[in-house]
Amino acid sequence: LRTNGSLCSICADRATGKHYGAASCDGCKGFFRRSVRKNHAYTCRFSRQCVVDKDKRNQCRYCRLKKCFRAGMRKEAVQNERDRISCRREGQAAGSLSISVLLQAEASTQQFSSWTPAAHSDITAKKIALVGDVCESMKQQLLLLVEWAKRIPDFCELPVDDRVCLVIDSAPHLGGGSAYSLCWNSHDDLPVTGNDFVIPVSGPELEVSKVAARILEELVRPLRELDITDSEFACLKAIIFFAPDCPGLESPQPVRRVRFQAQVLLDEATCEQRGRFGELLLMLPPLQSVAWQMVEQLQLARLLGEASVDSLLQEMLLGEGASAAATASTAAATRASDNFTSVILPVPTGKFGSIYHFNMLNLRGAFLKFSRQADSEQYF
Amino acid sequence: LRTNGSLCSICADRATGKHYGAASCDGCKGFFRRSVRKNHAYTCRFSRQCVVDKDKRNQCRYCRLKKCFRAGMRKEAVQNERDRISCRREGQAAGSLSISVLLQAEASTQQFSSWTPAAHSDITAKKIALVGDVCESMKQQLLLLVEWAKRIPDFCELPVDDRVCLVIDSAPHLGGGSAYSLCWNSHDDLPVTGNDFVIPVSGPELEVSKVAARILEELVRPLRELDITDSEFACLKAIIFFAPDCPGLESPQPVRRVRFQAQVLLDEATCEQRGRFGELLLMLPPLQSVAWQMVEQLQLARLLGEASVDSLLQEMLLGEGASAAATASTAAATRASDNFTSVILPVPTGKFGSIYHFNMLNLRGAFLKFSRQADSEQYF
DNA sequence: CTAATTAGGTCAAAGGTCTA
DNA sequence: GTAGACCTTTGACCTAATTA
Repeated sequence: LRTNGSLCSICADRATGKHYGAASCDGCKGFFRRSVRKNHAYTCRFSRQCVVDKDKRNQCRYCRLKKCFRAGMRKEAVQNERDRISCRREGQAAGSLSISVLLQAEASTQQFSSWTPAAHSDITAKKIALVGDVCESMKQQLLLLVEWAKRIPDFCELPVDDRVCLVIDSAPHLGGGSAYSLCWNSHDDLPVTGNDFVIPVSGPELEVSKVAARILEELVRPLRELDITDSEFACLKAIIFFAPDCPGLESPQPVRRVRFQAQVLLDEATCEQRGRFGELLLMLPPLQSVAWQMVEQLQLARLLGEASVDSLLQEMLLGEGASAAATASTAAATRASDNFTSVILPVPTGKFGSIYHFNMLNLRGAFLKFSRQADSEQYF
Repeated sequence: LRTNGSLCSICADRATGKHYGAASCDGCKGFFRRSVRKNHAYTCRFSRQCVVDKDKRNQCRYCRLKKCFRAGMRKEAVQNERDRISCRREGQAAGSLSISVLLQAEASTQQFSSWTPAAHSDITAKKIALVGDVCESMKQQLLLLVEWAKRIPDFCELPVDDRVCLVIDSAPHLGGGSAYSLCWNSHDDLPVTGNDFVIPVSGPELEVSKVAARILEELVRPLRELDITDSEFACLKAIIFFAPDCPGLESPQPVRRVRFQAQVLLDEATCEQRGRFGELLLMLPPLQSVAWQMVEQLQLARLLGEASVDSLLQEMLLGEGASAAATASTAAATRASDNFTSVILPVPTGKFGSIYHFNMLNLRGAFLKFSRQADSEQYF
């Protein structure tokens, strides 16, 4: 009667209006208020994936509260005193970085991707990835990463050299299909690259399979168990990307500030679920580790001549000078990215030394050189 | 009080209100709920005409339940089981790990250390560390690490092989003077090893100095800026140590639980200071990175013959077989640790392969082998 | 000014706990 | 394992403050 037919977005019972930011029933409304007021820390007796519906909503308070937050309820909307029913307006956060900026950046680069979640269903149709395919995926992801970064105002305000540094440094973690995107795309039991190959745990290439096993065990599984949300993922990506310790950074301080912002946003996005924020941040060390192993394996594969690492990627990831085939293959890379609003230009040939940078990212030199070309600034 | 003089319509005891559709006492209320929930089918031993009153209500369940229904109780009014309310259970489920346990573990291993903060004042008196000195420091720290771990009950409850795994895996991060202990001991502008050497930023050994610079820039400085407390440091150490992704772990789940505990303790230790918890956890990736570089440099130094890496440490950190000098040097190591309640026994000689484990920790093999000696279990 | 919303509050009757 | 005295949580229903 009082509700125009809408359902509670938490338990699908009849909603009595919007409460604390989400259409909900009186039960969930009261539950949320009590939980926030008493600062309750529930624990799930199962695996934090309980079904929350009208019948079962009282069976797990942890999962019910989690769903309240995910449905959009904000704890700030719960007022403490009776006469504080004022200020009902929407308050905007202080910093320029916000969840919505990050979500939009994610969304608008998703459209460039040829791969869509809907096409995800048929695993058997996918080809098995060899080292070369992984490299190809990494290259594609790297182009997307630039697009993504450009949609974040704080990124655009950085010095151009630092922008380049950040993209390059985070390539193995984010742009590389290696870790981040693999987590995102993968099935429970099979890593899938951005270009729709699967990496089998027991495949023809032993070393690749080893990485696949680590991805599943150390990254995909914990993230599935946490059941990470889009917002959380977006924040995590920003935290990884804005790395103040990134080598070669001119002014790390602005980067540190942005990461701080992102980190606080993640904390808020986890909605007070006990321990969740920490568990999400603790994904970073294994992510870093797996990303490095990935790069290691590519290097190894290159040495053994098992794979034809694309020259552009080789230049970028391994810090080697472009080979004779560079011109042709980078031209292809440029073609392949015609539908991007910007491309990463072919890197000028040249040796960048063979010093083994510990972050395993000698690509910096290549990109820094690239970025100093006057006409390239428009791309960043 | 709450019952306005009405009687239980089943047994005529004092009613505590309407329950399931009938005015009833707590006894009949509970009896009805249990009966319906468990779907009990009682039988009457007499002629199904038993008297049900306050005194005799427990003499025939069949007749009591029948009277409940006749009084108007409806089984539809009995709901599904709900979540647990109890908070007493959380007291023990919260685990034995606490701030005080961690602080005590820290304190009681500090006493073994020859180095004391008070002796810290005169930097100029300290010797400049060469690679060999760094190794010596790492060895000492590793012994301390075992002592530290043994004072944490959760550690002692783990399978012996997993205990060994954890010590070895975290050696470069914690036991190794490389990162953690260096941060702790160091001045603002000069890293100091556990054995009281300084690592100069511009010293005779270029590679060592590079690491020193990273330690200062990426670890010491941020930690100074945060002005980390003892409690926070203790938690951070535990978080690093209890690494569920540690390779070779038999049962990662208990380790993950302990790390969760430690992580939540750190959150509490930061006392609600906005962003502080996150900033502290974000120290882990650079810590990991620096630790790896440290191990890398040791390996490099060994290859170049610049340093005489102690055989025990070599065995443990680089995964190489003990050299000819092993017996002598491990004997020295044992002597040096006479005042520990346990020592790490000399590792039996043997090759452990030269496969480059990505975590840069081939030591696992060495320690696992060690741990399988029956008489060695007492040391863990 | 009134209606629509959505804060806050109440308390009967669900639930669970725990000793005997 | 059950019984039942005792405590907590739920949610339907209420009032009140703000806003269109």
